[in-house]
Amino acid sequence: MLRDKSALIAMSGGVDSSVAALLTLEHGFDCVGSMMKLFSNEEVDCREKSCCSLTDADDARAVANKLGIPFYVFNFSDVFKEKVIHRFVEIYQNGGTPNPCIDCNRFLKFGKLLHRAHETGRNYLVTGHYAQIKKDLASDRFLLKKSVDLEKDQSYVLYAMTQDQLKHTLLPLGGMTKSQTREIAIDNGFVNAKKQDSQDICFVPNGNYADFINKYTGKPPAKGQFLDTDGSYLGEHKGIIYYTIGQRRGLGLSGQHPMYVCSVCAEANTVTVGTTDKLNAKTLIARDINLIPIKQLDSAIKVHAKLRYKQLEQPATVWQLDSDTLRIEFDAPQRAPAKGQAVVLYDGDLVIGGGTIDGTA
RNA sequence: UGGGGUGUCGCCAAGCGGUAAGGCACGGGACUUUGACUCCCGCAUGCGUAGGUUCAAAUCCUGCCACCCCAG
Repeated sequence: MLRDKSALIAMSGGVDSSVAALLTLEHGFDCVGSMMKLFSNEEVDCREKSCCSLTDADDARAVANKLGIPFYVFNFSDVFKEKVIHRFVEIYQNGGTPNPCIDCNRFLKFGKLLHRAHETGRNYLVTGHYAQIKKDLASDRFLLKKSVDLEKDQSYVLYAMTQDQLKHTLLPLGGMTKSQTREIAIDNGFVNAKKQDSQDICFVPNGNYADFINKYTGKPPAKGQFLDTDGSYLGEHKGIIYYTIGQRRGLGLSGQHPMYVCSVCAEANTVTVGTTDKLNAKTLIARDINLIPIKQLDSAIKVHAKLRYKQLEQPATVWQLDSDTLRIEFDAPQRAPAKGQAVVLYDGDLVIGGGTIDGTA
């Protein structure tokens, strides 16, 4: 049986989730702190900047102690390996560009961990994301909205949340700014009050994801051909996993103008490069979609869409093609949509939903 | 082997006697809970080589070397 005012706090060891824990406690919830163990130290060189490393666990535990709440570590490394790392590697090998943080949110935080909360009788999962969840009485659906602090808004990485997940999730920082969070952490003497924000992929040491993939697969990357947009040979590439659509640096190709990756073909093991004007696409197809305020789109709607985490939303029109496919046509061409990345749709500060980019049309 | 042309940073390329532009690539940083993009900073005491003329040469002169083209 789930108790109404009980929560499991997802703590990363960072400032945000620590303050989220404090605020939840102050709201009268019965709280338990937790951390997901996502990989072993032998597998990954944990480093300070990532979330969920060893020192982060110490920080999270220290904060939990300070708050006087229990703190548990759950070993989810098997699921993480299957749902995040394996997918990550596979998508790169297929010429796509994965977003492991979104997968981790979907399958681990709001999947495994939320389930664990329920298993232990707790009604809510609390995270330190900057976004807001609201119940819409008219439609009886839960809505996901941007955070008040638009600079820090993280709704992009939460677009895949289901109604059930939204119903059982609390985001105490959604109405706050990052600086307010920091202040609270400092005022409360949290050890991580001044810790820098996490960045890069947590399971990839030094930010070198390609090395990680090579080590994971145990195979050296297959070199192949760089082609220009006319199909002529320009040079040898290091292996398709090293490239993503729109990439400029690291190609080693010199020309009159900067060269960017225009497409990656896994079958032919080729990477096509061209000038920046070759990267624009107006229409794209998204699969594995999720819609939040509505069950399905019966007709085309106008939205504002983002192709990447830090991007101003762009006006677009969306059609639903089938139960799992959206067609998104932007008013103006967009630069470098990459297969595997997430496209997220907004109406003002409301998240309509999103999907995984499958290609351009 | 004759005749012509060219040799400036990894690539392209300014310079035309007054003390080495720029772009690309590369390196570093900022930004960032993915990958990218973007922005900022750095990047030839030396201009194929050896001499010479000049107060002063990548720039003029001479030899040599390399590469390219045309003839054989």
